[in-house]
Amino acid sequence: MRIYNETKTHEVTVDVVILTIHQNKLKVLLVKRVNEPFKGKWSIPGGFIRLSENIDDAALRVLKEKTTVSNIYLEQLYTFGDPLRYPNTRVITCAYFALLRAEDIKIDMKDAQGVADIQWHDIEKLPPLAFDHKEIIEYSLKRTRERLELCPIAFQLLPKKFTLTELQKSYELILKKTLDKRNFRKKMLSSNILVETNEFTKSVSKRPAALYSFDRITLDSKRGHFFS
Amino acid sequence: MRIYNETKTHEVTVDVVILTIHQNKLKVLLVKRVNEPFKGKWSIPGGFIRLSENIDDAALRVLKEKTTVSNIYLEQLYTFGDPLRYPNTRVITCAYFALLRAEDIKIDMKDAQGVADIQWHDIEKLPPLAFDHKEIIEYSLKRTRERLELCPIAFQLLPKKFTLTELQKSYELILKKTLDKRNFRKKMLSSNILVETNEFTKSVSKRPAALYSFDRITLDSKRGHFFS
DNA sequence: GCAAAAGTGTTCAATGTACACCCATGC
DNA sequence: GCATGGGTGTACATTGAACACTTTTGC
Repeated sequence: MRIYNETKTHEVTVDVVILTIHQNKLKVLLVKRVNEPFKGKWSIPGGFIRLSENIDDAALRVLKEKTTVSNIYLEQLYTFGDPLRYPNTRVITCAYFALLRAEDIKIDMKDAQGVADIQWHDIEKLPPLAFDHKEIIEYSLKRTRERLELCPIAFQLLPKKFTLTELQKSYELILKKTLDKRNFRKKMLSSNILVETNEFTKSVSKRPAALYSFDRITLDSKRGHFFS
Repeated sequence: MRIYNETKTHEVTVDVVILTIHQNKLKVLLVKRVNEPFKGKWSIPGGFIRLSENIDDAALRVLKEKTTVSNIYLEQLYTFGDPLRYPNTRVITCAYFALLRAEDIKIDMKDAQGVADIQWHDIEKLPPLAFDHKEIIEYSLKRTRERLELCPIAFQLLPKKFTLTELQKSYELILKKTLDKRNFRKKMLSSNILVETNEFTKSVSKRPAALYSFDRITLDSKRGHFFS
């Protein structure tokens, strides 16, 4: 690998929109800025791209600072570069988005005062955000919806074993519309990407639901179809 | 507008894949590099982003250096930033692609020796390219195909008035597959985006073909559907 | 009259959509 | 036995795909 002088300054960052489902809501991970500009405002996690680091790796590094994830859905979203997006400096940012399970966050989200500087925020109730991060989040939602129409990326948001109702709920949260239960199940079961685990939920006072998992082999073999 | 010192160096470029149909082939505009690195090799047109310029404007500027276009299909493609993509320096490039009519190129493409430093190249027969430009072109073709499945961007490649056969041919060149004539016409005519001009071609020894144009009003009103 | 491309409809398969009732469980 | 969410099938509409012959023109 070529060695750069890492002290040289440059003005390109990555920012990562990290989405999950938590408490039955679609949420985005936000951090409170500790430095100027926008000190104290919420923002999506980000950082400068190192000179010897490719952009995907920089995004992954930002993600790994906050989470325990390894094999995750992480996609380059768009590059934002309005000269006025960052005060006093020209900073171009290459935005990514990621889908993961809420449990995979490794940061302790409660500090002594009960107010953490890193928190899940309901997509529907975003606080004022630093820079153009509102626009970036909105675009990531649009892209996530487009992806979901083509491939079942929603499984990234769910535990390894899940019920069809949970899967449907995650689709509904992302697409922001209700889906027909029978049609949803028919489509999912006929796609051959679900495997029955022969396990069932043990809920109280209702019929147990069958637990499914995703068929990694079929998913991978269909990569050309689902993910290309 | 904020004023920057434009002499400050930075390392972010835009590169624009310019596609057209010319001599019944899908072609890309390439320029021969006059400076190191890759001096003498073909590359897609590009340039540094100025510090006070947003990225879309930089792409448009690159495009306008080579063409007479104004109202053109120009879309951000992807940002390429492998640390080794550019020799000796870290250069991140924000790639765009554009579709236009071959007539809209303003550069004289023949010099005294008959060998120009700017030329249309058949997509199927690309010369060796500088940097990662082969990858960038391939990705632009993939994206163009995806877009064409959703919206009729092919009209950007055609003259204002065109026959259905010409339109179909442009689809076939982009999608790299033959289409059924009747199905294609049915779909196009039922989409209400074509207007009959009541003019006809005057070909020799064959039946004249009806000329159509695109309905800008319908196109614009369907922007949410076709272009979002 | 013939070469060359323009123009035209129907059938079938697959996919998406709408819609309502019974089932299994814990209390 | 009842409240709660789990689970199931059919009918219809829309869309995409396959397929072959007649028409118009200039020469």
